[in-house]
Amino acid sequence: MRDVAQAAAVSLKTVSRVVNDEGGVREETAARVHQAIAALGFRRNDMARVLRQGRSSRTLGLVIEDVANPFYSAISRAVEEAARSKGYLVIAGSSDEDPERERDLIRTLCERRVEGLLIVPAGIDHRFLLPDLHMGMAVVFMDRPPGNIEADTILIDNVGGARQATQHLLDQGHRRIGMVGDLPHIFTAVERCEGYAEAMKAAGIGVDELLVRLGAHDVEAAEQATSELLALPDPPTAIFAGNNRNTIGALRATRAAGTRVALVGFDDFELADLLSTPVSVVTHSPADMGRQAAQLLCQRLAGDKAPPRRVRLPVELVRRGSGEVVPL
Amino acid sequence: MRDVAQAAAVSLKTVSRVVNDEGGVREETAARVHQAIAALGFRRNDMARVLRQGRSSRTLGLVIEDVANPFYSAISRAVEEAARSKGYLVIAGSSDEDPERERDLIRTLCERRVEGLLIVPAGIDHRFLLPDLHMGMAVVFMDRPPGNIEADTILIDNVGGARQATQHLLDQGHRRIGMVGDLPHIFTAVERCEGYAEAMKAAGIGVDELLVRLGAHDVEAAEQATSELLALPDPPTAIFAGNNRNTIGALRATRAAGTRVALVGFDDFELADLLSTPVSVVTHSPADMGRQAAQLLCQRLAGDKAPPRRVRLPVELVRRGSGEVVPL
DNA sequence: TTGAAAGCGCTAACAT
DNA sequence: ATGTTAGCGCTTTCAA
Repeated sequence: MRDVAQAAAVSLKTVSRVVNDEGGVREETAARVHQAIAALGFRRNDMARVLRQGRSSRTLGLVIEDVANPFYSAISRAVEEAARSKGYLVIAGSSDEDPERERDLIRTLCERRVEGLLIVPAGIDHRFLLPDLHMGMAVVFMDRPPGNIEADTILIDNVGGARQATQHLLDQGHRRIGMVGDLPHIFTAVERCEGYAEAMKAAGIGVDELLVRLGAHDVEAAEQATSELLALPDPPTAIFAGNNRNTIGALRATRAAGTRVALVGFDDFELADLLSTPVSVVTHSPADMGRQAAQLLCQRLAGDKAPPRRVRLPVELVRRGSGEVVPL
Repeated sequence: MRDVAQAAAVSLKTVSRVVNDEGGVREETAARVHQAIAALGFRRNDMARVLRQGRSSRTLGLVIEDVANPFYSAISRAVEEAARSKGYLVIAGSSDEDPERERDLIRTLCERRVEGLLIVPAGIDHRFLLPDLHMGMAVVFMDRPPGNIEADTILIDNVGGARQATQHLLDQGHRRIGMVGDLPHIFTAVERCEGYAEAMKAAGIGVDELLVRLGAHDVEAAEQATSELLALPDPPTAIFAGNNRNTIGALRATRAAGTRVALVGFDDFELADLLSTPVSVVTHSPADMGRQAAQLLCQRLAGDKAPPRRVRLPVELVRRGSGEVVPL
């Protein structure tokens, strides 16, 4: 910028005025400045700008588990969109379900002075965020609540969805219903397991621990877990799968086993309706979650000081066929 | 930081030393400083740090079309991973195939002083990047080459893959082979169309323009285009779909029409092997593309001044069933 | 309409 | 082992 000023034979401040369209500059002068800018290939340094202005970086930080999972990429997209409409950029990072990596990422993002954070938490204790919160950092949690702190959180109705899915299978006459779920320290896995258990108990059946397989975090693990369920002496006639990875693993296992098993999954996924037996699922909108979280964050950044909100987004059971298979 | 210095009764520089683990500080003093840091909830300001050090921001910019598309989310993930291993963060944005938005994004990223850019270009003229390139900005293009400038580019073998797919359909005895492709100004759509045309001509059949439908950018458009092909008086007996969106659209249309049509798609996709007729595809690795692009970018940032490289990644035809359907 | 000077939060270079 | 000074590139404030 100094170089531009020199080249245009004006002061620093005049260049600044031109660059930022502040007005109060003669057209003739402005033209000279623009020429110098073009000649030197000048680009305003936003870092310096932000530093001086004291306002933060017009950047949001996004911490998710893994962008390559369609659930999170849908959230990402919605967050980016909402952020862009308010003039924010998004720095995103994947925690891979590792609390240490999550903390690292968050620290780095705070040091970069993002104005706000959108987090799908992996860890169970977020007190390390307290100082940042007090310093005015805005944080909204998505999909899972934070640990040991109060903060805005957007969740979905996990218990209700799981209960509905299980009840639906019960309604078809199934009594032995297995469940394949994610790692047992993950909030959604626990809640969905609760919903499943509630429905089973309400039906007077109760939970047979042999039929519940938590700990399947990827498709392969879910396939393995499902295969084991199907290989039991008295195998389940129906399976409730706790998320999109679990459902696809269960699908692969039932296909491989060649057995006739009913299946309802949590989370919708592309092509669910095109499979040879279309898959019944509990749907919800990850895009809505991302959008609402981003909007809430922006409200906070705009000065909303109301107490932390906890939102539960609705889910819906979609019958496509796989959940309507009746027991033999 | 000044506050911390005051609270710990030391100088600014001593705090800086402690914060950055520079050593040369008595343990006792360091302890006092750490205490003050904790008490005040101090976080080093990376903006100021970067500004002072002159080195850029340890941040890379990523411009893709849409994170919600699995092809791009796979790239994103690989880029993030590679970047992280080298100590970089990634700011990502979706251009939505809009050149103006692409340019906006790139300008903003440059103003933020990202050290390098990874771009899946939407526009056809990238001369606007020349000043930044001269100022030392490193840029690697992915999936499509830049327009009117020389820069590192990682591509895949579009022509070869399309030729192989088409040849495979010809080998099954098909003569009327339709093609559904993306917008005709997109590089990969053009190259894949070329590969298709080459194979058709080499077989002595040539291209029947009625059977070629470009312009399908999303699943709905591809479904519509395929439906129209199937409704022709003399419909194709086989279809080559130009990308993952096109393939899924084609799949939906053939399913809806209930006709028996062979199908080979470009890009692999999850569940392709689980459909009632498993889908034959031309596979390649978007993750490899992202990884290699990020690695090349890091090499450039480390000072590699060799002339711009153009890499072509291999593709492979995977036979799963849908491509092996023979004409009636 | 234009410019000069001070300072955002930090670190490099040089004291002490 | 610790402190002082200057300055990164910009904007704010005040003056001309």
